[in-house]
Parts: sequence; C-alpha cells; structure tokens
Amino acid sequence: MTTFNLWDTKARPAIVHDPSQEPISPQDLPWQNQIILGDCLTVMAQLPANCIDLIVTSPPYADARKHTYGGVDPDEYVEWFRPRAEQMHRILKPTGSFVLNIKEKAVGGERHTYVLDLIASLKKEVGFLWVEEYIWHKTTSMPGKWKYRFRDAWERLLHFSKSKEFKMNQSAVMVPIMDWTEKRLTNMSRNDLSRQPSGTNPKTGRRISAWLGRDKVYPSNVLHKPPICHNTGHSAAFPEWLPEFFIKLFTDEGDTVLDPFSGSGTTFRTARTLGRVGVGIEIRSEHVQR
Amino acid sequence: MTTFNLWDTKARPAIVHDPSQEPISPQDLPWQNQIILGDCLTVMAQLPANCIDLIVTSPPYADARKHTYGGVDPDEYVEWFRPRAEQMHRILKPTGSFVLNIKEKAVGGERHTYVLDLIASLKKEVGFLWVEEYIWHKTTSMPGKWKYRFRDAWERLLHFSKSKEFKMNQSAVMVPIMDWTEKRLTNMSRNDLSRQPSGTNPKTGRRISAWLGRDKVYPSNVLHKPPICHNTGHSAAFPEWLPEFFIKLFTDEGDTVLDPFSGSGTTFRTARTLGRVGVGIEIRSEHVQR
DNA sequence: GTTCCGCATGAATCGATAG
DNA sequence: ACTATCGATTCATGCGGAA
Repeated sequence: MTTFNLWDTKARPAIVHDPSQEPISPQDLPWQNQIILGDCLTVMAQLPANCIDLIVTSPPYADARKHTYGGVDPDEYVEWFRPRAEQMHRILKPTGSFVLNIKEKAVGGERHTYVLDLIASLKKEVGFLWVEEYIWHKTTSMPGKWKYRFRDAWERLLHFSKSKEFKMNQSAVMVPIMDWTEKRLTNMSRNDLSRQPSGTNPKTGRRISAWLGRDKVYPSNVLHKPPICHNTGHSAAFPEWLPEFFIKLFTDEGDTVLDPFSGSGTTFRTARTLGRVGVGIEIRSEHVQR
Repeated sequence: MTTFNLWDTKARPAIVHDPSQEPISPQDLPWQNQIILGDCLTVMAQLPANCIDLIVTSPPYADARKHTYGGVDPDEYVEWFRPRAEQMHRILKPTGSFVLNIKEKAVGGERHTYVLDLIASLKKEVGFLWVEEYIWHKTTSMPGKWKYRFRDAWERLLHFSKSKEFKMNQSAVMVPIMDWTEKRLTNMSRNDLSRQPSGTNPKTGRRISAWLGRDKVYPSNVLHKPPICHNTGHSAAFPEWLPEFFIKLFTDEGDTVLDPFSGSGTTFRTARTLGRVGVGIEIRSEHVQR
C-alpha cells in the first residue's frame, strides 16, 4: 500500500495503472487505497464484481468541462453515462449504495431533462433502485442575477442502491441538536431572540435545556451546508462534509469507497481518514500525478 | 363580481357553474373572481384560450391506495394529469407561468418516478418549457423514523412557461436582510434570513416594517419556509407565502391567477388580496359551498 | 396582558396482519 | 401470492387554558 500524507494535496498517490499501456489482470492491479489514472469505464471493467461498498461521486456535468471528456453533450449524457453505471452496478456489493451528485444545465432558457432521463435509465436499464433524493442546499453559492432565474442554491444528491436491504448506519450521522445551522431558528427567531437577543430569556433557556437533554438528532434529507472545500485549488471539488456524511451513513470501518470521477480526491482522502479503503479513478493525470 | 370577506373562510363565493348541469358558453360564464365547482378538466375546457397569466397549484399527490379519497394511483398519475395540463397550456397567456407544487411518494422502498415522468410529459407531450425547479425546504416535516430513509423535508416547486419570454418581476420578491441575525449567526446564509413571518401576526407585521429600508437581496431558488397555513381547519392547504411569492414574481396587478385544484382557496384569496383577478376551480363542493 | 405548559396533529413510511 | 388495511413510530408547531 502506498503511504502518503492524506491531507497534503501536493503528495498524491502514485499512478498504479495507465490504461494506454498494456492491460493487466485484476489480481495484478493493486487498486485498493489508490487513485488510478484512466477512464473510469475501462478501469472499473478491471475490478472484480461485488467489491465496493459505496460509490460517492460527482461526475462531470454535461458540457461543463469540455477539455476532459470531450464535453459531453446534454443530449448524449445518458448514453455516455450508462456503460459506466453498468460497471458501477456490477462492482457494487448487494448491500452497497451509490450516491450521485449531479445538477441540470440550463439550455436555451430551459432546464434540460438529462438528469431526469439519467434517473430513469439507471433504474430501468441499469437496474439500480432509486431510493432517495437528498437536497444539498448550498448556503453560500455564487452570487449572480439572471433575467429569468434566481441564484441556483441547491444540487441533487441521488441515492441508488442495488437491493432494498442496503447498509445504513443512521446513528453515525446524527447531528448535535444545538447546531443552529442545521436546526434553524424557525420559531425562536420570531418569538424569542428578537425580543431579548441577550439570551437570558427564560423561554430560550428552557428550550436550550430541553435540547441539552437530547444531544443528537437525525438529519432530514435536506443537507444544509456551505459549498466550501478544503483544497481550493480545484474548481469542482467536493466539500469534505459531503463524502463524509455518506461514508459514515452507508459504510462501516474497513469498507471500500469508490469515486470513479475522483478529481482532486476529496472522497478518497475522506474515506482514508475515516478508516475506509479508498479507491479513486481519475482521467486527468494532473490530478493523479504526485 | 361577487363580493365577500376574503379572509373569512366561512364566507365562500357562490357556485357559479355546476358541470353536471347543462353546459354554458364561455361568454356566459362569469369566471373571473370566482371559485367554480367542478372537475378542472371540464371547467378549464370552457375558458377561453390565452386568458390566464399565472397558474399556481398543488394538485392531489399520487396515492398508492386506489380509489380512496379519490386518490390517483402513481402509475396512472401522468395519464390523469396530462389532459388537464393541456387545458392549462391552452388557457395560459404566452407570457404566463405555471407553478406546480408536487412531491414524490415512497413505494416499495423506492422513490416513485411519477413526478419525473410528469415533468417529461409536460415538456414533451404538452409543450411546456421547464424553466426552473425551486425547492421548498420545509422547516418542519412529518415525524417518523425508518430503516432506510430520513424524514422528507422538501417538495418540488416546478416552474413551467409557455414561451421563453415570460413575465418575471424579480424585484417584487426581494427579501430584507436582518443584520441582527447575521451578527449572531455567522454561518447562516442570506437565503435563510429570507424567512418572513406569515404576516398574520400583527406583532411580526410590525417587525417586518421595522426591517424596511434596510438592504434587500434577491432570493435563491431554495425557499426555506414552514408548511403552516392560515386556516388550520383544512388539510393540505397552501401556506400563504407560497402563492404570494409566485404571484408577486410572475404577475402584475390586475393580472389573472388560476388555481385548478383550489382546495380551501388560499391561492384565490391571496390573489385577490394582492389586487389580482382570482380564479379557483374545486371539485369538492364542501370547499366551494358557502 | 403575558408567559408557560400541555396536547392534538400533520400531503408519512414500513412491516404485520387479514382477506 | 398479492393486495388492502392497521398500528407503531416520531416531533415541531400552534393553540388554548391556566398561572
């Protein structure tokens, strides 16, 4: 196993296989705890079946990064994605989950339907179960003003599974109930804080003490977090909390987490930090090279 | 025009037409500022083309239980909705908008795809443009704990239009910044601060006026509001802020607002209060009768 | 006139049970 | 086997009654 400083973005794991070179057999590919250089379609095809517990990924959005995958046209996105999804389905364990972070693109003033078509394809053609749609509410997204739409402040986090009985550790993602960014001030802001912002209000005190009795609460399917990420050098990087949330939720320690569109490797590093086996695949060598 | 106390839920406008009776011609139907008894399919068929500026509605969600409470089976939902959507498209002005509040249902451990299928149908078969998807993040959702999912805390607010050039008054829905919360809760975004008290409470109304004069910002496409409504007697009623937001955003004073699934008439009353012409259609006579 | 406290109730989901 | 119905679970909120 290659060792390296997980949080030093300069020190990346070595390239273990370049698909442009001679193919190697799966048993020869030391794919665990590695970020592998190559198109995830061909790399995943070399992995054994039922070896991955969780896939968390944010694929290139349609037409978003033209210089990498040749700029996938929105109308061709589903066809482009499907063979990769078939590999994901094959290598995922029956108890595994697949979390897909994706967003529509506005084309000609309209929201394109390729994401909806993708959900239908993953369900009907690939065989995934569409379990849930989490909403990532980006609290500090980029400002902007357009004539026919407001600031886009959310993205889809689509949860698919291979079977109805998948692994889910809900207690692992319970949040402190005093986290006011999670539990907003719906009522308190109106009734309590605005009257006596000092916090000595007996009603506020009562509420806080009631909260202290139950220190943690289950989240909902709306994840309310800022889009900040640890390494700011790359554009489309995950914020760390995102893979962390789903890794804790859908895997145990020692399980294997894959990001087929690894990018700057946030999912990979988060998995390693959390004691999971990390696997990354990235086609752009500048993200993989040491 | 029938006159009545808009906020007295007991005093409803008279039934102007019972579709079970002899049909009447459109010019004989005094449909403006009325809540009309009947199936919106047949009632809308009697309205002239291009007469509505905005449709804001929350149709009955799909119900897995067949034929109870008139529930529509999820597998039949798109077929049930499409002829009604065709009428909506016909009577909507070219500059008009159609806002659809709807939510999925979990069936057999999966999210049912009827809403996604509906979007595709509205776009490809009916001819609507799918402009935007607003997220209604409900601050309070139904309780419950399940093995494979968290509580569902959001609903879709789908914005369709008839043409690319639709009416949109963004400045009409700007929200004030409350700097006292910004100081206290640095993590909260501006969008979270957009929560406005319902306005029915005179105390909070005064507080809104205190905010006036401060800086205002445009909202995002995530609306973070509680699901409560003014008249608690009826179930499944819109909260008032919802039609208010879209009526201000997509119409001017004097424009015509339709809710084909009027229910307790929240959209209708809000439209009248805001100086718009209101039109409601409701199939359950107990909601329409005086 | 206020504040405090109790309690009914929601666009729900799942698994068990009954027909 | 398959479908329809029922009960347990869960908790923020608003309202009314009482202090």
